[in-house]
This record gives sequence, C-alpha cells and structure tokens, in this order.
Amino acid sequence: MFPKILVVEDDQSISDLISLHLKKNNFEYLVVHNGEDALSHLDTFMPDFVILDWMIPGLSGLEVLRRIRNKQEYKNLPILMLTAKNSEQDKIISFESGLDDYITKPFLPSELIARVKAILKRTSQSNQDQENLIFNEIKINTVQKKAYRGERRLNLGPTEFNILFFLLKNKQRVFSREQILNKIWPNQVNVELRTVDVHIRRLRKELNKNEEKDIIRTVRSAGYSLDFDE
Amino acid sequence: MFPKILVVEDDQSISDLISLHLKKNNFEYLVVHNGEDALSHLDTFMPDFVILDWMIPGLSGLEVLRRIRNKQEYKNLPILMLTAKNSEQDKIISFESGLDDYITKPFLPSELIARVKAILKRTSQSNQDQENLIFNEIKINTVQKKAYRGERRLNLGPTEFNILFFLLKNKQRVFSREQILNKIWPNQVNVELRTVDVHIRRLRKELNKNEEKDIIRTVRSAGYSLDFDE
DNA sequence: TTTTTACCTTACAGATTTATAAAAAAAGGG
DNA sequence: CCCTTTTTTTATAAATCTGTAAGGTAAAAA
Repeated sequence: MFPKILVVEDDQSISDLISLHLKKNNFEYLVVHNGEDALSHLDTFMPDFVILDWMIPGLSGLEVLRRIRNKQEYKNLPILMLTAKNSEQDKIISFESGLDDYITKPFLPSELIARVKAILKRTSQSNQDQENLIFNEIKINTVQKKAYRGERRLNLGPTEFNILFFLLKNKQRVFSREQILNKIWPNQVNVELRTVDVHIRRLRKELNKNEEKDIIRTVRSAGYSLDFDE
Repeated sequence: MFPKILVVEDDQSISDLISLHLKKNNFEYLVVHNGEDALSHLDTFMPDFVILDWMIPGLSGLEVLRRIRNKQEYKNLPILMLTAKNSEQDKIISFESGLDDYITKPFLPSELIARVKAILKRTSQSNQDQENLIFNEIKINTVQKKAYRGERRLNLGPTEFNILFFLLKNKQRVFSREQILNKIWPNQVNVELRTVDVHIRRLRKELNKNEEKDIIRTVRSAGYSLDFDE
C-alpha cells in the first residue's frame, strides 16, 4: 500500500515529468488538470498527499488549497505547492493557509520527491505512534502485522488486515465502498464495488467469531465504519 | 534503575509540566534552565535522555545539541527537541545534528512521554550486548558464530546464520524478502527474491528438527519474522 | 402489502503466494 | 585440481487468498 498522490497541474510536460518520478519512487498518483477536478476527486481518490500548481485554469491553486482545508477531514492532508516565480513565494508564505511546503519552478524532480518524502515522514510521525493502534478491544501492531480482539489473535488475510487497519486509523468515520477500494487496492485495478462487501464479511466473521458484538457498522447507502455503536 | 532524563527548559510552567509527567512515569530527571548548566551536568548526572528546548537563554538549543554530540561518549545519547513554531521544524530537520526526535509546542504531555519511551526503547535495543542474543529458546553467540535452540547446537550455513542473527536482533518484526536480501547480502548482488525462501526453508529445517514448534512466522504478502506465534 | 433497493451470505473457480525438492552453479578447503 | 559444502535457480506441489455471481434477507419506498 504505497502512498497516493494527487497531482494538480495543467501543463502536460510538467505533469508528465512529475508522474514519471512519482512512479519511479513507488508512489501511486492521479493527475488532474484543474482545481474543480481536484476537489471532485478528493473523496474518491483518497490521496495521502497533494501536489498543487499555483497557476491553474479556473480555480486558482490558492482557492483550491482553501477549499481543501475547509473540509474537516482534510485538515491534515499534506499539500505542497508549485509556484512559477520567486515573487510569488512571499504571498504564499504569508497566506498561511496551511500549506506544508512549496517549491518554485523550474525544480529538480529529485528535490520534489525528497520534499514529498520528508513531509510524508514528518506528518505520519506526528500522527502519533503508527506501530500500535488501539481502539477499544481492537489492537493492531503494524510492524509485527498482528491484530487482536482483546487477547484473541485475529487470523486475517492481507486485504482484511489492511481494511481493519484503515478503518481503525479512522475509527468511527464512515467510508464508502469506493473510498475503501481506492485506499486499499492499488490504483487502477478494476474491482466490483460489491467485492468490498465480501471482504467486510470475512473481516466481520473473524472479528465477531464468538458471538461477540459486531463492531463494524453498516451505514445504509453510505458505507462502513469501525464503531462500537452505542 | 529507572532512566534518567535531563530537561533543559527555561520556562518554569513547561518544565513543571514535564517534571510532573516524568515523575508519574517513573523517570528520574534533572531540570536545568540553560544550556551551560545542561553541559556542565552531563558528566555528573549521566542522563539516559535529554529533552532540550530550542529557545533557551544563552547558548541556543541547537548549539547545546552540537556540543553534546561533539563529545564521543554522548554520540548516542538520545535527544528530543522542543520547538515553538512549525516554521522551525524544517530548520531542525535540515541541520541533521543527530537529533532523535522533536515535538512542537504546545504539545500533549502524554505524547512527549510516548516519544521518550519509544526512543529509549529503540536505542536501548541497539546498545545491547551484541555478542549474545537470546530470545526464548534461541541463543546466538556472534563472536563464536554459534547458534543454539535450547541445548542443541544448530548446524547452519553462513547465510542461514546471518538470517537468524538478523531476525533475532529484530525479533517479532516482519521483514520482506527484499529487506532481508538487502540486509544479508552484499550490495547490488542480483539474487532472486525467491532465494530467500530457500534459505528460510533450510533455517527452519534446522531450527525445528525434532518436531519442535516453528518459530519462523510466514506473513503472506509481507515476509517473515522470528516469532513464537501465540 | 408490494415493490424496490441495498446489503448479506455462500460457494467456487481462478489467481497468487509460499513450501519443497532437486539439480545446476559457485565457492572454499585441502 | 578435486572434493565438499554452500548457494542459487528452477520446477512443481500445496496452501491460501481473491473476485464474482447468484440467491437470500432486510430495510425503505411506493
């Protein structure tokens, strides 16, 4: 499960350059060419990072930035901005719209990648201990790849483990099948939405083995969430 | 013998907060209010850890950091820095003066403690006696190049010995075939990933000779770990 | 009540991943 | 240089996982 990066860049040659290097560094990515598309793909593509050009047709980069930050669930989504001229830098800094970093064009792809990696590392670190995740009875150790319900070790396949991990990281939040698919499966695999049901079923089976309380909540016409539904 | 922590912080309210939580977590600690005092107490207090504020009167936090690192005997002393603003983060990272971690103010005391513990755990592991490694029934003497399961001497080829050593050093942690290859084999040898399977197989064969419990855990789509898998 | 929609459950075939064995290649020791 | 040990590759078997389809169930809408 490699990080997913949303690239907002209208200039084909630049976006190609970025894609190339993202791919080389094992990132998954989606390129869109304007701000509207960026915003509309947020909920479905579920990026871990956004590379955003300042000068794009339609909504300006800054406007896109603001709108992303306005959504509660993307408050911590790391965003790096591409700016054309040096003179723009000051503006961007002063705006302080929660930009994580910026880089001026022309840039070295290697530097862009380095920054993306640095920011991802930094932010994932600050998102607390990533090694042990605990929510009520559910516990996951990511380096050991073990999951527990209470004392009971859960025997999960890779996909079920990943889904549990994802839901646990975002406990109590509801995700659509599409969002789950996009988070868990590699980019551009074509899998039926209903497949998620099956994996949820398998996950539930193992989670609630001994007539325990079901802690995966189905939200009709919305999706699933990990939740002790009181 | 609880770990000793040197706290370098001029702000009384913050240092009080830190002390409180350190005490609650069974750490021993000494609070000093400037860099000079910190340096002069190093040799006498013999801390296992330093919490260092970036903004302190007199010598800056960074300068203190440098001077600590300049002394051979404190090359591995873990240091965590407190920084005031987000904007300082980049500087700190880029300095790369051997900082182990940093945390921005305001911070949750619980997070500070969590990080201190995490770093201590990490570093104490690496500072351990590297000559004799023991995990449950498995024992390795690296100097003599001998490995045992209980009393039984294990007859291992060089590669199997190295893999066992590596897995033992990082017991319970899952490593991919690629990681194992990169750790065990010299750089840039081109060896099939599947070769690891074969060595794991031989290692297992010798480890579990007498129908003993298999202590190498296969994690599908992830790798292997040395683990008494309960 | 009936109809519609969304979700659950199950079975299965095909795909993927890992285990094992055996042979070929390489490395080391005398 | 020959012999032994070790390493690597390759092939096949075994284990496990995956996605889909089909039928059942539950909830909402008509």
